[in-house]
Amino acid sequence: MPELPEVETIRLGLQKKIIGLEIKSIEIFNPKTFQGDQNSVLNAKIIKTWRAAKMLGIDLVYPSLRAKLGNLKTNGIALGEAPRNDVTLLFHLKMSGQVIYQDEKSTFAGGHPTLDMKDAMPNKSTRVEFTFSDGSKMYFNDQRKFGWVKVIKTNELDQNSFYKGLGPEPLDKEFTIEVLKERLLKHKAWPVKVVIMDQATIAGIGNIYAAEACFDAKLDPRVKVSEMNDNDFSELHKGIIRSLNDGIKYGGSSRANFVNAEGERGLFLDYAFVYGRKGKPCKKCKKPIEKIELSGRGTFFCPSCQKKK
DNA sequence: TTCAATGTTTAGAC
DNA sequence: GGTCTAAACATTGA
Repeated sequence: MPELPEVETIRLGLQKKIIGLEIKSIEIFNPKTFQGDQNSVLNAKIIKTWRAAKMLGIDLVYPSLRAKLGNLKTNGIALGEAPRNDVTLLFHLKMSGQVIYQDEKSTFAGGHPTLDMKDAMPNKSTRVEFTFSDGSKMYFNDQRKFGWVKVIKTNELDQNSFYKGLGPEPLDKEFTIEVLKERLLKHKAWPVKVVIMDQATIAGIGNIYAAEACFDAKLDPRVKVSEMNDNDFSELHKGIIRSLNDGIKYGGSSRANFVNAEGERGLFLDYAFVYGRKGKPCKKCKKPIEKIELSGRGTFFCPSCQKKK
């Protein structure tokens, strides 16, 4: 499902719509999808959205608490000492999750691509429905029920087991060639495609972008880290950033839909060089793209452009 | 009918 | 501990 670019596409779309709204009610259609106390986010106001790896976060605060903090400040008590009770909604879309926002004017949908994304909600895949203070709604859909929504205390995010183990964000400035090399060398015996998909090594890369990054770096996905030279690390670094940025630029591979803004569909898969193109001619050399299994995942590559060692 | 699907976790084997 | 494989989660559609 959604990898980094798809989740970022969702975040960018939601960001414009939901900042400042309060959550008025939550309906849970599948109990396993929603973890934590739903009551602790009711009437809370959305102040921020963020993304870490493939995880989406929505930070909320209680307006009444904010007001109290203001009073405390005027009484001369340092803001930093005031008790905080902010909450965060954490989303992980796993393989088939979608987030859909609807108000009276438009629908915005991102995540796993399905034809019914822009139809009336809730539908049979809807697991959680949020209703906001202005009457607009947000749906968490998930066909395979692998995904989840969690309520946590914002300051306890560090204790989230998935968040805790994440490697560096590949689109951060700090993600240099040296950082990439150092992270990868922790697993010298792993195939390059497998190691860059490991969330503890680098955050946010999944099966599509791993394949695209290997193509960009002209590396056979089976090449082991120990076989890579400095030029390979450099090319791979470029390839990772290029493919992720292209994904965001084209609205993600999951066909984000702004229904009332014609033509704004996620198109990344149209631009993909190898993913999902078994037997089709390589866009660079015209030789057919091959598909193999690597570490249990379907793996596409061009046997001519991508070099073995 | 069988298989594979944009993810993560866990268990077991060597 | 490192590495690899398989299975589990659950559903749908080719």
